[in-house]
Amino acid sequence: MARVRLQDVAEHAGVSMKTVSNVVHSHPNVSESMRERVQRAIDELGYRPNAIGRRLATGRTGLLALAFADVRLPYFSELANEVSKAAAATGSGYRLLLEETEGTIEGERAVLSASEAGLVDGMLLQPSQMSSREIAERHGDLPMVLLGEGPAPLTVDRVMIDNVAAATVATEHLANLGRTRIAFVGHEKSAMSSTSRQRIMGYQEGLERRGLPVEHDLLIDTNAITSHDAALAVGAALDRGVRFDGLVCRDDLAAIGALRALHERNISIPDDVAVIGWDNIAFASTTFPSLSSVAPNTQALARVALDMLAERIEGFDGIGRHRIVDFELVLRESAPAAFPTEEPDLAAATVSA
Amino acid sequence: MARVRLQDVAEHAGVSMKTVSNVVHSHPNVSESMRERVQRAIDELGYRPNAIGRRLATGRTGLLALAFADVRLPYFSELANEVSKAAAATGSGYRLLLEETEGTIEGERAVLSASEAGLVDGMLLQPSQMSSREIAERHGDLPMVLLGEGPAPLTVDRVMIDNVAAATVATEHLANLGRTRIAFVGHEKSAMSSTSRQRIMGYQEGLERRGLPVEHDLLIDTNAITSHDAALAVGAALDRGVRFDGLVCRDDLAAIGALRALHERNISIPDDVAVIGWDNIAFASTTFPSLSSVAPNTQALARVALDMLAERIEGFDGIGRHRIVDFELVLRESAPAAFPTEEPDLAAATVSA
DNA sequence: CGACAGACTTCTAGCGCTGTAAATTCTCAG
DNA sequence: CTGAGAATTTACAGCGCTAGAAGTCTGTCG
Repeated sequence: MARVRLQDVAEHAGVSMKTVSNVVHSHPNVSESMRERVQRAIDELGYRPNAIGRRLATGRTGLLALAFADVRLPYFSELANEVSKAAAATGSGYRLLLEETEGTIEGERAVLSASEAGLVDGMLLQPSQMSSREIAERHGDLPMVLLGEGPAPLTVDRVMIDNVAAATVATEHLANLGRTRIAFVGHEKSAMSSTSRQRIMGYQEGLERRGLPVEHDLLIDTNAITSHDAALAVGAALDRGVRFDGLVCRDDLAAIGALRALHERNISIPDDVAVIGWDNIAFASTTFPSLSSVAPNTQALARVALDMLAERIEGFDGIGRHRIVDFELVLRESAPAAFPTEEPDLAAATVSA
Repeated sequence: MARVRLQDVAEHAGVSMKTVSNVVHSHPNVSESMRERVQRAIDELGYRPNAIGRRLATGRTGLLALAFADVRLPYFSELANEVSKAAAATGSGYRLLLEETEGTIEGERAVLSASEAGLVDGMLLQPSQMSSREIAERHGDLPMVLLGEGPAPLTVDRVMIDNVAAATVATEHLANLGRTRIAFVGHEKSAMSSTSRQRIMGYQEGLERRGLPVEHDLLIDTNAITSHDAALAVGAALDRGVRFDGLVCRDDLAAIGALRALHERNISIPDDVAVIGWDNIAFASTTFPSLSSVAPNTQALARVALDMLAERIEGFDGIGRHRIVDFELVLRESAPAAFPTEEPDLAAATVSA
């Protein structure tokens, strides 16, 4: 069964290709009778337009690349889902090509140069290793929007949440719960990402505002961004005598690992140690105890990013715009509300765009 | 900065387009001096071949679609990662277009017809709602391989693990641990998937082999495939007096939800209730207690599926081949080894292809 | 009755690249 | 120095589709 082409339909209907094309695109200036006749031919032959041919003629593929470190990280898979929903909602007909960089600089380079091949109309990239300069140089004229708090040249658009503010809010919430020795867990042992850096800055800011101790011992790093490594790291810290009563985690993975390490040692959560995660992944509500977590507004993030990307694709060529979307501290069992009345405000803490 | 085209390079080097094309593709029959001259022109102009033009000329896009219900389900995101690694390993240069069907029939139809647009060379689909007949009718001549134990027409290739056997192994393992009231949790309340159906069949088979009670009360269904819904369902079952000492879960999500429900009620795991999940997702090792789980060999699954798909793309046109890949029961704290000596065998229980 | 809008259709170039076939150049024996 | 055959290179026709120019056919009005 060979593919049906536009020309086949045209011949079948006894009209020109352009007329068929006009019908396919619901162009004006096509008489009703003609439209019907062509449509019948389309249906009879089961014609489906070939995307490649169209792309070559129009210069658009209808594909957007979404590139990040690893789909297996729940934050990214949830983000991918959100972006794909947002793309569908705009009705622009864009589809997503997911690319993984593995969080390495080679991976990020590969993704950038592959996308230059003209397969995609634009790209959403969450970088972590590349320098701003390299991003600026490499992306060429591919419409692009950066996601997250990684490196971002001033010439390129980006969307993120205010990580420093969010970490401060999380840390102060633990202080509100009366915690005085608050640790941070989950930053990379080597090659710390800017994500970790900003969250640690916010954590320190929170401690300082409340006059709490800032100690190197209270920074628990991990080999990799997995709950498994976090469990090992927190366990090792506890075993070597590090004591804390509050834990700000770089992400929910680290938090889940921490829960495991605490459980193993019969440390009660939140009574002995209160824990706050980050990303508010789906599992956060079913861990035991359930996880309080910083919840970036990924829906807004996806929408804003797509809007900016659409403008770039339309030809907008101004300086890079840097947008901040809001976040929320979702309170659950691992670090519950501190004061019934005051809490609602904190829970909805937002930093607006 | 307008794109550099093949023709620009040809003019710059003073040769024909075809010669440039030959150099780009490292074709034989290009003299060394010519190769150098052209390469210099390519470098000077910074030429990058345009994928779309090539696709139109060759009929291949280098893109494969991987379609399943939802990236947010860890099994699928881990599968996507595995497939993308396997694709990279073959060196075929294929990239993945991820598509979500949302587990609905409309979603599956949309994915099938969208992929007909010629954007992808082939498709890996994990169907759950469509009938075999509809799959057979709709996929047209798009090379396709089905994943998983859903519907599959005899005319189309598919890869899966033996779900019935695996569920039997899991159930019998609980019996080996001395459990006598073993429940099953996690199948959909309405529109039960063939995945759930087969796992329940295997569960029943296991019970019958050991002469254990098969009761409708011991089938705990959920509204949706999320750990949250599973926690509610298991909690509700416990609260209405259903008693069990072993739990076979449709997937790790259900298992994680079950852990939560049991914890909330101070039921000890595995002493009071032993739990076995399914899929062996990354979190299985850091839940508390860690989860025993049926681990499909997704690496083999990805490899076999890609191999078959590659053959189809090459033009193979035989009858559908149905392949079985192996699985393993990974034992952790939630349902540990029963007999130190006997267990290794069971742990590596496999049903080979 | 003829000229002329206005409405609709057809024509005709490409988009960037590749495969085939034809043309050219090169090699080397005779 | 010539011609056959091999080795390279070029010409050219699309792949399937779109968009703008150009053509055709109404119906209307002077």
